[in-house]
Amino acid sequence: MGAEAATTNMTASQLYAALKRDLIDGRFTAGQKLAITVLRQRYGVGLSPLRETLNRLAAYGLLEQENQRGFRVPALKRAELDDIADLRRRLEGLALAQALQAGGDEWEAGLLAAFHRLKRADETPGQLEHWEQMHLQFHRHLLEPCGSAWLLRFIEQLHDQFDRYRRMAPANDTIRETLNLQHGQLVELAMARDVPAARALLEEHIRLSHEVARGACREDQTRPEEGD
Amino acid sequence: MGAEAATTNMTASQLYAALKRDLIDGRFTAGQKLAITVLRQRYGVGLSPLRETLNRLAAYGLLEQENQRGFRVPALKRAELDDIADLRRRLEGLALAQALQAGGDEWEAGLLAAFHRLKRADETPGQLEHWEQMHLQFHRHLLEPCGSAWLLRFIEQLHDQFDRYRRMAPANDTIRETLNLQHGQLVELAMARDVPAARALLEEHIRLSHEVARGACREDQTRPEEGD
DNA sequence: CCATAGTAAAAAATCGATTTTTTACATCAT
DNA sequence: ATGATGTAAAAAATCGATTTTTTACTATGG
Repeated sequence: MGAEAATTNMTASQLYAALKRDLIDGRFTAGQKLAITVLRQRYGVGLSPLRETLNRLAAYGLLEQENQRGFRVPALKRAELDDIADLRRRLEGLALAQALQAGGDEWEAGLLAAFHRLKRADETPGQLEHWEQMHLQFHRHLLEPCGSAWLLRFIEQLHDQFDRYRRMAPANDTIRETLNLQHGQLVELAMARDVPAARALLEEHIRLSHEVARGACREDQTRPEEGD
Repeated sequence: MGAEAATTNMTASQLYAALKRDLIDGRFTAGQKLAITVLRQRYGVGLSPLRETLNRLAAYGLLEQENQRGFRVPALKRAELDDIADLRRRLEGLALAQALQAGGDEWEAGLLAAFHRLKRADETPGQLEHWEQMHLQFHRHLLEPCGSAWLLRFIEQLHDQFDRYRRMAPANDTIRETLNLQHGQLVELAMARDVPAARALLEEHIRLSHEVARGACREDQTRPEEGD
């Protein structure tokens, strides 16, 4: 499977970041059981830091921890994606309204910069990983000054969950183009401090992404089976 | 400090529950650094399950994990309590509106039962731990059928955070009485499916609790100091 | 006298081995 | 032939010891 199997030793926080990204990127089969021994070799770490990382990721919601039966990659469930997307839409709507009221000059400057980097990444194909990073940073920056650390925390968590589906889904170039345009429009509405319009657009943006992400869900959704 | 230091061996999930409750109950000093060796003896467990539990609790937000410097009980910050309470109010408002639309007969029956148990606990002083449990179950049951597992998850998390402050705060019998009355009124409005009124009452309920919980915050809030 | 570098003690993190639990398989009884 | 029971292999969880990192103290130089 993976080509990222480095025997290089990693620190605990690096391991957490690496495993988290591999999960969101869909480098493990959904529903798959994770064999500790395999992971140990794959990431070149010992048991303790690995198990601690798995525990953290389970608490975060990117892994499922079964009683005394180890860890498992969560299955992709259409109903759960709908839940995640709906909630994400509502929470980001709240956060955006507050961000537009609270964001200052410094924030505007940063937003323009983040958008610029994202647009550059749009135009440069083949750099998927870089685009993903710029995209995440753009959305993060947009809501940053909303004033609620906990709201931002939950939004980030939902975003990670959502991305796991989105990145599993087949590409849709038509929608993708619209989504890219919306980023620019979001910047304009944000600078104009047009709360209702910006909020409506962001919610529409998430709805469209939701449509794309749905492609990750198999139609037959009645399988409590193993994934290996 | 603790009188719950049992040398009895515990399973990992029991340890998680015990440590979580001790944190929410305020049995550790806020801001305190947790010495692994001490915890090992206090709960009668080995290193691995203990460290895994600490990692989970840190991911959940009930502990802070510093780079290579172990774990620390988060300080009680007034600004954070305000954030938690405000967000809790908004999220529970959302959830209640949906729950009133979706809840069926079975839910109504369970709500009445949960309220009954809570009222019994109100009238029986000295059983603080039991009351806390009934109180949590009542609020949990109220929002249960809202239809969003992730929303419920976040609400639970905020509730735990909030309770850590509330249980540190000095008792306020006047407000406490009002809060108890509101539980009954909530049941009535919920059964009547009066969404706006129920929602307004629940939000007021949280606002009042917030006032009480504020008593946990020291007035001088400019101390990044050690706590031991 | 204060600051800085070095050193020793303490704490945290990691490792490899042991113990416990689960799962798969085969045997026996119905 | 099917289901239940016991056994062996595999996997997960836990333990105690080792290694690494941090912190507190001391001595030395400015």
